[in-house]
Amino acid sequence: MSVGKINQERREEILSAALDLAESDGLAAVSLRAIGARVGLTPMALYGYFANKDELLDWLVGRVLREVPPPDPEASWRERLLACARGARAAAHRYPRTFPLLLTRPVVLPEAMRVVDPLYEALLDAGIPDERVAGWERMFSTFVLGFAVSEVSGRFGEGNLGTKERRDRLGPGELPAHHRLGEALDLPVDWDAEFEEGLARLVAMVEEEGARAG
Amino acid sequence: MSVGKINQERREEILSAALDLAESDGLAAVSLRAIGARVGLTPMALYGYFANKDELLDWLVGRVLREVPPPDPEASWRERLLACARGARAAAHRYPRTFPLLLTRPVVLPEAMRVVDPLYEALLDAGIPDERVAGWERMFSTFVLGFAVSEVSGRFGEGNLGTKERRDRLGPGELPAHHRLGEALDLPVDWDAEFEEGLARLVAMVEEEGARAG
DNA sequence: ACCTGAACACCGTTCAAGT
DNA sequence: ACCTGAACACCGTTCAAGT
Repeated sequence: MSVGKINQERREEILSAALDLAESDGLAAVSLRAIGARVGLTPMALYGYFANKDELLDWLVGRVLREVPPPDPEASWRERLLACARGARAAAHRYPRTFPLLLTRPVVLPEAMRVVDPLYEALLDAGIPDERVAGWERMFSTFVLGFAVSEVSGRFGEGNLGTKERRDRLGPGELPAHHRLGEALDLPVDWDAEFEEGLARLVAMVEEEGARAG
Repeated sequence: MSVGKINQERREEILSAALDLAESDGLAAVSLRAIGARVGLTPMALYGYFANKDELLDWLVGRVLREVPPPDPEASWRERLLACARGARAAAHRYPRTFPLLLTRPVVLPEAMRVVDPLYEALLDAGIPDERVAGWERMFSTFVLGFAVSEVSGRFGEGNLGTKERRDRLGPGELPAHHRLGEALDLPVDWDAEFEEGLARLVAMVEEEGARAG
């Protein structure tokens, strides 16, 4: 309680320690005891800064979101949209083990709104009607977060085990398309290009709807 | 070890208990002790069926994926694509608390390949060239999973706390677009329509590339 | 305002043992 | 092949107490 008087610097220090810990040892290693040890406090002292571990993780999401820089307001809506998307993906690359928290945890933080606001602004400037802006933002951020999380958490399955061996354990009768495609599935993936391609398609759709409406 | 001889029925029973538990009490409540209690086993007995808790969760993902029905092979590629997407979202609605596991955990399971194979098939039938199929599948499943997870885990923030109150804690100076949009942000969301719209756009893009290439 | 120490009810996992 | 019981090194959280 009495939120206003709490030592903000110490809170930042705690969150940085949690972030370091998550990145070096994984999210599972983020315990109040381990964080406390890093900043020289007992685990119970942390309850002076956060109501509980869940709230600490919400603050951690905010900590990551703060590193997504706002776009240059002088730039075109198109450039601003691209900058937001690339900034978010860059944060995912910087904090690959922490970033998946963004998709799992509901975002009710001021930091989230500060990241979303320039998106709204850009969509409005593109000519999207008021009542369609929120929906476009959801589509946009779902793509960016979904892609970034999938990429950094290895959901697409590069390297866990050769795709080939896994494929061969189920015969062509069970996975006809996999076998028809053969080596085409083992081509190296250019994540940057794939992200940019999806992004360009989204921006083109925004432009089209904006032009049609405006 | 000696994987072949293990009692498969019992394993299914264990996974169903884990799924029930996750849905009734949340993912955090899924412990080996709690699962064991539900099926009348000590937690240690579970190690006869799964190498560890992590592997159990992988099997749980497989359990959920098995409920995404394969599309009717007689249908058009377009209808098959739609059916896969809707089937996956339906599973998310059926298991809202378990489903987020799909995005976090790398999918290296035979069940995942069985779900993906019809997608490859449909993309090939749409005329997508071999080397582009995997990329399109990633785009498609990122949209479907990203949307479904965001929707069921409440990432879009309906109900956690009125959007209005949160907005007003930061002034119009900090969130200009939020304030410009005003009540347009508080409109009720039609998730079905929004999902279908995004889906239709994706399918249209597939069709266009397929026609251009074929 | 900030921090500690002891305690409680949990975890996953290992090991030795039983049938 | 399948299961148990005791033990180990952890958790988050509450409470009473200290400065």
